[in-house]
Amino acid sequence: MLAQVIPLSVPELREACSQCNLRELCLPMGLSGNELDQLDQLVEVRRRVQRGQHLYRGSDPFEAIYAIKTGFFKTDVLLEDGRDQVTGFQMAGEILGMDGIGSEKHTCNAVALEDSEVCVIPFAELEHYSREISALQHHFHKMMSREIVRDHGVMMLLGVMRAEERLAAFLLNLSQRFTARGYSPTEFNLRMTRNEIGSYLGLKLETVSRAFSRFNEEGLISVHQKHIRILDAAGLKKLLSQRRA
Amino acid sequence: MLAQVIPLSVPELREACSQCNLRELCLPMGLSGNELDQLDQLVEVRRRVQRGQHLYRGSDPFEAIYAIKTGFFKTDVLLEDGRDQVTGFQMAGEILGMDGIGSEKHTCNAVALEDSEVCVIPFAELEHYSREISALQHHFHKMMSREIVRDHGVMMLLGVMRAEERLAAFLLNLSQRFTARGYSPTEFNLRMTRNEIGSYLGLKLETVSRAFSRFNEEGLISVHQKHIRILDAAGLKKLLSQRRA
DNA sequence: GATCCACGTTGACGCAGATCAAAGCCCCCA
DNA sequence: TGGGGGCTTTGATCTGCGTCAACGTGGATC
Repeated sequence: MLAQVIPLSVPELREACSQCNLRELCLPMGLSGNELDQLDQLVEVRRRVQRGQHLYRGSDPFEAIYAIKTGFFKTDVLLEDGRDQVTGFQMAGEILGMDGIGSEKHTCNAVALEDSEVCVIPFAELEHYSREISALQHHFHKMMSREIVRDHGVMMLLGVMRAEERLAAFLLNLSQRFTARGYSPTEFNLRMTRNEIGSYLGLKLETVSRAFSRFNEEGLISVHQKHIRILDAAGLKKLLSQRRA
Repeated sequence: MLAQVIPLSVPELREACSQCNLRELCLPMGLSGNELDQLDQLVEVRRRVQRGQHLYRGSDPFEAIYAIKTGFFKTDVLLEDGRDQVTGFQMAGEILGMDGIGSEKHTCNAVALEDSEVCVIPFAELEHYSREISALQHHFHKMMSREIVRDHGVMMLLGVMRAEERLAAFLLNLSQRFTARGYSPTEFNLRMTRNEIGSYLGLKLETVSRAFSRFNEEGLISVHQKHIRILDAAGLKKLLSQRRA
């Protein structure tokens, strides 16, 4: 909003969807030059979220979805009795907030795990533009659908896999997503604690820690605190598919 | 298609969205009379699926989503090693197939648990109509979003609850959905086996059976095979919220 | 460079739910 | 009317992960 007052504000210009280096991963995927210009109008506002801060909380009114420009988030859901569960970890180019559309309020918390910046996509406007730009409409539907499929994957994790399989699947998933963003497939820093990993995987932090140590001993990975190096991706994959029916 | 050849074919007329008794639960929700007429054009084809048959299989090309008119389904996902997990049970007025949008093929199996009938909603046409009917667009987005929220609920189930809590949550959820469809909140027949319930809840069938027996002994429900009567819904709810953090 | 504190690791032990096994029930069909 | 097969129940035993506890580690702060 305010940015429009300062025409050609350099940082704003650089941050437009049409110039963003995530445009092949994020909402703009597959849009033509002209359509991208329209998207730039839709996504005007950016918001910084410091490490530890909430982007939104469960029960906040739902008004926008968010595309992560830089940084790393977790989402979690709370039960009345205080127990909670991490439902996902999100990185650059991924969308946050789609859970809120159905009930017009958010149904989970989104917390930055490092200093982050998000693009605010007012939802009513997104619907408006996607009535005009069918490529945008279709791509948005795909992103929602993929979120559903991702959740099925997590259900699989939680429902049928044993502890070490869950952790192996988690590491391979992170590796694959870092790769898609141009980072090393084999070496990265975890942004989350053992406790948060455990919550996501339906395990206690001690179990996560033991599984890391075990992978380390077996030469599958090397772990030092939050720094992970994958030494034997094939070995990790084998853990996933060898189990009894 | 064929039905158009026989004008005013009585069964077809009765089956139109505008006449359907599920229209307040299903896709037509919130549409005006005129918009409903358009929806009737979109949803022309119905399909019967007999008990035990697949509506679609994982890796089938994705072309349409399906609204359940009558009957009961399960969806399940397969792992390479043969293990599988039931990801949901769907009843009349609910939508199947949204998992397929993202990859243009289905990512799970949908199997009828009783003789069923679905309305076929060709997806390209749904996108077309929702560019014109914003109420339809918005409602479709809500349904997808609710699917994501539902999945979060299942993740919670699988990630943090113990066996009896999971079963209690499952029964209360069924009860609530039957109620919304005008059936008894307290008395119903399960369409799925103990094994399928177990797969959904991340438990073995013996554990499900024992939990049923326990609830029966404690007077929370009465079970005879697939017939369930809920005697103490409050007691079941208490099971869910009393646990330690 | 001493202190603090959140986070992580490791060990010992216990238990919820899995596994294995056997028997019961119901419905279908000859 | 009886036999067979799929589903369910129940009991006995096992085990993977949780729980509890103690100690280790690294990074921030003064």
